[in-house]
Amino acid sequence: MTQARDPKERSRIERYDPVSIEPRWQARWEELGLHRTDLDDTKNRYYLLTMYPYPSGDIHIGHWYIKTPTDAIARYQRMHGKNVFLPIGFDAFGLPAENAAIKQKISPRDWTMSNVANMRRQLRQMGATFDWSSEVVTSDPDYYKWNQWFFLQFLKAGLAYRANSPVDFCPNDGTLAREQVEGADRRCWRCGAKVEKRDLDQWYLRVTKYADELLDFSEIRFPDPIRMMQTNWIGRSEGGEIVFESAPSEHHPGGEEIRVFTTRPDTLFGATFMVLAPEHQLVGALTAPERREEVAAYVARAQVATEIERLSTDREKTGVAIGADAINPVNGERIPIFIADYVLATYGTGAIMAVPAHDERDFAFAKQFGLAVRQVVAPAGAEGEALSEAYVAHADDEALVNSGEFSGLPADEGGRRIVARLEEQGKGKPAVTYRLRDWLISRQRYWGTPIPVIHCDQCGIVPVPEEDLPVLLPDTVDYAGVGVNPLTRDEAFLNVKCPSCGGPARRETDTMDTFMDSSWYWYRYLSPDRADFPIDHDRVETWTPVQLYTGGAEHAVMHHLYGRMFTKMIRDLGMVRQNEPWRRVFNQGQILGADGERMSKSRGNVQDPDELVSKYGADTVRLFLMFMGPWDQGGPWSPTGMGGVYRFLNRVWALSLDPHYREPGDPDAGTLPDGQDEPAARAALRAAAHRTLRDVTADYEVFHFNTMVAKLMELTNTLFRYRGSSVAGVEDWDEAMRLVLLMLAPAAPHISEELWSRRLAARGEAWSSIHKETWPTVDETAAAESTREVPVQVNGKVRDRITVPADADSAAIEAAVLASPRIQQLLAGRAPDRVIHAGGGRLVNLVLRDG
RNA sequence: GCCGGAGUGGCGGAAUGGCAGACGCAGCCGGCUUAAACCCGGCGGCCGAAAGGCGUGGGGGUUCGAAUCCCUCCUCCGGCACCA
Repeated sequence: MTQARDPKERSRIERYDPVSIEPRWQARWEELGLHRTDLDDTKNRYYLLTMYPYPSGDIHIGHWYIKTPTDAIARYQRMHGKNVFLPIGFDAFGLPAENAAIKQKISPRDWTMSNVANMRRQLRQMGATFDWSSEVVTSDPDYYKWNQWFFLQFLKAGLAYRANSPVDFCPNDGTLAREQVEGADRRCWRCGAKVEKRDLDQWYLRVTKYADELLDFSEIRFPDPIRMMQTNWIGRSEGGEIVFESAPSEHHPGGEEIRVFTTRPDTLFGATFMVLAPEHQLVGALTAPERREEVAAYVARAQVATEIERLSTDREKTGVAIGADAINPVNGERIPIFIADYVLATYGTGAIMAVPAHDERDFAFAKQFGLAVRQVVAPAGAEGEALSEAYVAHADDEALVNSGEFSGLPADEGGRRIVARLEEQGKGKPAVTYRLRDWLISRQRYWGTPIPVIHCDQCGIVPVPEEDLPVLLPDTVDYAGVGVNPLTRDEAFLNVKCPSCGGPARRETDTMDTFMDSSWYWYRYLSPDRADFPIDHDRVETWTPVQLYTGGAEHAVMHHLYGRMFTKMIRDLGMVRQNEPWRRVFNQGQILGADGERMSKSRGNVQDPDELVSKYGADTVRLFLMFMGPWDQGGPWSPTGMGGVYRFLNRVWALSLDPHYREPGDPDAGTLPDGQDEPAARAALRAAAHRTLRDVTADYEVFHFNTMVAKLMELTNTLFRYRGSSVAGVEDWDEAMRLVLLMLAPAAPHISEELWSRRLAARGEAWSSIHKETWPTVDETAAAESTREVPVQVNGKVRDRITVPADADSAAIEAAVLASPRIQQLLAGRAPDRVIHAGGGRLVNLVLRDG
């Protein structure tokens, strides 16, 4: 039998050398077309999408953290007979290319494409099963042509429009969509610069049309936090729109309608003044002559203030009276009108009825300006007391007070009745307001999709005819520096004949928000070469909605919302039938630098995966990323523990290639652990393997990769205890090893392929890839235990453990418990007052009253 | 301030009403080695000599039984920023 070996024999098995194994298998898989998906085979299709990277230059560990578990899912599903499509591409337009071009004096295209080339190489190192034949690069005219085409369809359908309005403007990046302005101090999401306001003519997509529909998540499975964030972002508020009229005065005839939106129509009797946004259209018409100067000064100041700083939300309220009154439609009362910058022009109607008794902001303003506070909602018994702060709470017993004929009604009902009354009189109606804005897509940048319109002095704005698409982005342009769009000075690009009148005209120089590109790329993946249409209708019908979309949570209210909007828009154009682009979105956590900060080159905390791969191999890096914690959690990068995963793979290697090995001098060589006999040892091996298979399968299903790896380690540790024993290498051992390799295959595809091929060779069987194997099924009989340990509690504290046959019923367990000497001692002759059998005999709790 | 998530050994984490700390890292002990590394085996929450007691951010509650459910407070992370 096996015996201690000479130390020299340690090297008798080949060392695990991932660096030589991995590229070999990667080449082989590619050669065999193992990852090429037949898109016309529509059986068992599984569209697995992972966010395409921005070609910043290098793949970093964060990309691996998203993509390698995604690949494990792809491989796992293939082993279940699924026809998995896992495409990849590059989000290749955007500002960094332009900045690099200015700095390094190379063209954004060259910079981008050389990065793409490097990242393709790095992505291949992962050993991921990307189908490169469907690759999409958004800066290719073949791709962005279709952005332009979609834009023209939206224009025709009235879903795209041009408007002059104050827009958020970054000195570096130009126009930003509302979502791209971050934080209280309003900084650019990309460069962090302070965002200003500018009045500009810009292109919008009418996505507010979908506000209500976007709140319906029934056809898409998002993580809860993302759903909440989108819901908040859309910001639906229900209430009423109420029409006040301006009161007649010596300088003004009155009768001008001023509409306000309120979520609290029940407080209408408490309106003691009105506030307009400084930008409100009626400010000019309503302001009394003697107030004009002060009002104009405030309006000017407010403009500057919004441009410069609105840091604090609890700063002092400012505003000025405009010397006019409004008439409260419910009681005919005259209330003074103010302008103040705490009322936003962009929300609701840009005007509010101010109810200081029931709104904190109005209360602060009233205090500041000595205005009346009239309470109109009060909990029972609390009427008439002076308020030291706004009463905004909701009590069950509250009712309207000081509200004319509505007094005494519960607040909710009172509010509804007030709106109903006003509606009869044509002075109000129920209304809904959203925080969501239309999507502003114009960018004053070069490296993006040119917006396909032409400005003609005679004909105005003329869409580029579809047959003239794409409007090509000129490759040779002259950069003046940051903040200047070189297209505005490119005469060859600018000058064009008007498609309508043939006269001289100029091209639009704005390009599209790159979120346009990323809002439909998964449709293009299905037919990247199709020249006559953006998407292949039949394939889109059969392959989408995407089954699972993996990527970062940082896109919760941008990409994830735009993608949904875009699908709804093209659905309304009849191009797709589904309501949502993806069935399920999974957001993995973010890997931070070792310092806990976001990884970035400027902070110098970026982890380069190439370095790790050359040291440990891709399999170890993949497995480590899955093992370090729950996938949706992320966390600061720390390579501590990488060695443990590498050790684990080495142990799998050793077990697989040399089951009989024993340490020199090991006195246990050839013997079985725990005094087991051989049949018991064989059964234990099979049981361990099949229980692990059961658990690992469940973990793969729900993406619990960290525990999946832990359980494989456990099984490996068990096998190691039998290594060199009399059951090493027997049939049951061999079956366990087979299962280990199959379970490992999705996560660590190279080593499992290598060991699989050696295993086949050793058995004299012809080679075939482990990745074409079928996922094994659990043998429940083998997995079943013959005996079971039952913890015994007394009053909830574990006092003993007893071993019973696996099929023991409660009565048998109870008898065994009461027979235990330890328990008898604790009971001291008493009978338990209650015996709890928990979880189908998993645990017994004896309850004794009064100690 | 509002919305959401989280808080468990020295560290990453496991357990989602039933044995707290699986698995791994770091550490300690032993084996192998001339030696070290590698490798192999073992120990490992805290207090205590032991019996035992205490222990999942703090406090309270529900339950035979709570890391897990409820209330409340604290801390950290993400999102929003006067949204009427």
